[in-house]
Amino acid sequence: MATISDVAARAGVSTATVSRALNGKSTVDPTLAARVQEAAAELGYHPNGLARNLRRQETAVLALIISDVENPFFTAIARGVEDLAQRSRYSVVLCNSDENEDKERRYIEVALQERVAGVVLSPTGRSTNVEGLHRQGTPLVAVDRPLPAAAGDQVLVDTRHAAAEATRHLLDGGYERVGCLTGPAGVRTADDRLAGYADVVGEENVLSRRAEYRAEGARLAALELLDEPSPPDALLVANSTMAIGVLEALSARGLRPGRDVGIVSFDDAPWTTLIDPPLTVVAQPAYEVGRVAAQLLLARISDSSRDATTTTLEARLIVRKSSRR
Amino acid sequence: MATISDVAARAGVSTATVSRALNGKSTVDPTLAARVQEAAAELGYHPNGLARNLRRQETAVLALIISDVENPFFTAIARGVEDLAQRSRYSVVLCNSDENEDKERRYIEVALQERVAGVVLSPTGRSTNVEGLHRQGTPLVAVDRPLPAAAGDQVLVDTRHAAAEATRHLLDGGYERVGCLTGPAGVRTADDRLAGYADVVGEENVLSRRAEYRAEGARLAALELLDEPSPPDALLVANSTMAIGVLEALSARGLRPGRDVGIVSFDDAPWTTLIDPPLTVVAQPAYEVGRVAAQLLLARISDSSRDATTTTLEARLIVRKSSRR
DNA sequence: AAGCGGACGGTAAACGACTACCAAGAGCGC
DNA sequence: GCGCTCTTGGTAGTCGTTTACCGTCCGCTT
Repeated sequence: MATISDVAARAGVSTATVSRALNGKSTVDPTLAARVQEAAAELGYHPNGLARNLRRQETAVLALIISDVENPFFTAIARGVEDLAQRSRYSVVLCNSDENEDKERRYIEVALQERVAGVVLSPTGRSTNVEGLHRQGTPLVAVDRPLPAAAGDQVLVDTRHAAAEATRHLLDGGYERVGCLTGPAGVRTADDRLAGYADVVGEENVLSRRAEYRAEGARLAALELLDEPSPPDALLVANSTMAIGVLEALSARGLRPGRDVGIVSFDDAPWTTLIDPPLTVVAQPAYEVGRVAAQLLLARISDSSRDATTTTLEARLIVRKSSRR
Repeated sequence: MATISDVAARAGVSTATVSRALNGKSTVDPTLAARVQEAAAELGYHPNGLARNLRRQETAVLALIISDVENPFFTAIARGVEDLAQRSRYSVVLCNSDENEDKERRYIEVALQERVAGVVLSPTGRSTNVEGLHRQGTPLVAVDRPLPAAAGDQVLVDTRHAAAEATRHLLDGGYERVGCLTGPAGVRTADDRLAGYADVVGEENVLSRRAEYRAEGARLAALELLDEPSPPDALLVANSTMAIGVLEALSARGLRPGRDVGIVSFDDAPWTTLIDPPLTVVAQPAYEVGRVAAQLLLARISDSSRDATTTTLEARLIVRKSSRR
């Protein structure tokens, strides 16, 4: 593995000159610089990023820690972050915490140790500890879910409001007993969606179940609700992965979305228009969330004294047929 | 940002002792070790991974470079790689090359510079250059698509065979003019699926279109095929993202999957059972691909002299209703 | 011709951790 | 009391870069 000294030896110059030539710094005689370039190419020299970063005390890598790689919402965020970061020549590494606090902690630890330039994080919930990042002064932006103590910027979606709007839409459509299927307690988005729903139906009429943000848990929870003595005739579902489980449950009970049970789900997954009837959804601006988060992060990297901000983006109700009889 | 010397000063020992105490190496007096631990905790000390890796000449990070984060096939691979890597205490960073050779090259460069312990790569195609990795001796495993010159292990899916089987299935089901929608030329999986299809219908009967592995391109390509003078009455579609576009196209032309146009698609996405009729698919063992790739990579990291192997996994045809009249 | 300034490139000191080597002290047998 | 071994912990060198600092050389001005 060629080092800078190998290149220096081959080009007959000092390591300092090689470094300067390769980084286009300072003034190096053009012919010399060419000789260095050539020597580097011949040896297949790649500067050791570890050593470089150690010396420079900075890296051009951003870490993006998301809670589920298989959820389209988060992958859309990832694209947003990446598209923007690329423009400023930052690389993005994606870490999948899998809604698991241990993994999340481990990845934060890795980010810390590898001294990444900044972190975009969708906190898994309850006990996310960003103390370490804060201490090291690593810029941090939280997405989707707020951080307990505002340790940095946040980019959120006004999901409570959207949940309320969706619930009202179902009620307006003539459904009378609207239920809600949401994520685990302590996960802010799950709580908010439930709260928005409760805002509209009223505390005394709440009919809800919680499950992991996964299809299988949602299927079981939906079956429970449907088998109640007085089952709901409409459901608000907290994300598209859960919606899959819910639709399976409906099908198992021979119920048709829309006509028998009104359905509105969060997240406009690509398949929602393919099913019959097409799914009414609350579309979250995921890509935009990612873009804004990256923007804020880059801004904070170049000026760490900025005040922490919270950006709240609006979600949009897209009415299709699963919410009409 | 606390360094090892800060900890040493605080604990009243040398940096050597701190290092030993914190890494559980050698023999350090228990009381001393405790004092060191305490000092480290008080200062919120995190070892500088850059310096550590530089010295140790190794990192515990694997890079996984995939061609599309939004494709469930690749995210399933990611989970497979991650689950296995975690067990050996490796972290996985995901890089999204986005089917873009520039981005791919850039991420390989980053992997090289950051001296990751190994790379799992799904090559975007034609001109993927792994020369650098090879030169540095960075272990590499290719997944999904083979690498021109076998520069490392490979984990592939027998996709040509599966395409043939799917085509035969359509023919057996009474469809007479089967078409094929596949990915870009030069992308091995795209070519293989087309070849498997051609194996069965015969070169003279090939009716195919190519598009990016995306919904929109597939939609347009499908419309083209459907608007031909003698259109196909069945389609083999090369992945689930494209299937979305194809289904949209059918719907636009008022055609019903199965009855009017038989459909078999690659990849068993979670939504394929929700649509009406449920989609017949070729299920690829994506998670398994990831697991095996990680296994091979770890094996090669600990013993670089192993011979390069190629593992080919079988895909499985899951017959549902979109391939029956 | 002496003096001066600028351009260029080398020397060596960081960056922060790990570790080979060595020194000091304790415990022990003779 | 001497020398041996064994434990313990410090000193200093190393990983591969970048960069502050300095010396040299060249050409120009006066």
